[in-house]
Amino acid sequence: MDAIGSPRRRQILQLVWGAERSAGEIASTIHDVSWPAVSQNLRVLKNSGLITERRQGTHRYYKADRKALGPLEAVLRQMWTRDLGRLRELAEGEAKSGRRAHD
Amino acid sequence: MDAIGSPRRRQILQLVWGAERSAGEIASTIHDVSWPAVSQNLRVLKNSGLITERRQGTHRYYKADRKALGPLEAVLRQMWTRDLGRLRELAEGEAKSGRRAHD
DNA sequence: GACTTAATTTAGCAATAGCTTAAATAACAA
DNA sequence: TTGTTATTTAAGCTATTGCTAAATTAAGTC
Repeated sequence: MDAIGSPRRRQILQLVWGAERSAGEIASTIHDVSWPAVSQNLRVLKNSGLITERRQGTHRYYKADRKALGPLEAVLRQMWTRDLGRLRELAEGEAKSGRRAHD
Repeated sequence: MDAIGSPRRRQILQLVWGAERSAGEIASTIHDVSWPAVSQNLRVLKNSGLITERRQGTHRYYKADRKALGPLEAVLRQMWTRDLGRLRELAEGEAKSGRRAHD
């Protein structure tokens, strides 16, 4: 449950939601955090059973285990679209009031 | 969202789920924590909009705002029944192996 | 006013979470 | 074997969390 409590982990879950992704892909998508930080969060997610790991060569591929997520799926989807909404509002406000946030 | 991340706050949510309860009722139901601790958790829940507060005289009554909880409701219900399950297992194990936990 | 009861706020503390950098492992290629 | 790439583990640091005890507010009673 604290697995989904962290914004970072929700972000990661979103990345491995639709498709399987390697640790490296995930880490290089995120930018504001180091590789090991991503790796650690992946471990938490894996240990709590919310994502699965598949090893192939030197790569490790992760993806969300939607079955295990159960009713959490609905919560996550809601949060993600809410985040999108916030981004949109932010962008609109910015356009209207001549730049402000986001620097 | 971290509102529901804390076991203590999930416990409180459960208490104010069906009926409105005063801060005092809640605090005296909980036992393993002080009054102020309960009060602080109530504040977190209130600030994140998951419970409502109604003042009447010196009392403050709280109850879960199920509308605001949205899809979280399903998650909470699942966790609560899972907790019950754990308690049951614990009790059975205890009965079988001649006392162990719970002291 | 002084007193009681209900509840919160404040200040401070210990435990934990999430991060960083540096070191280690693991699989493969030359 | 040595080297390279992909990723994790380890050690340590800071910010936050959840708590406690003590002080404070707020509403009502005598």
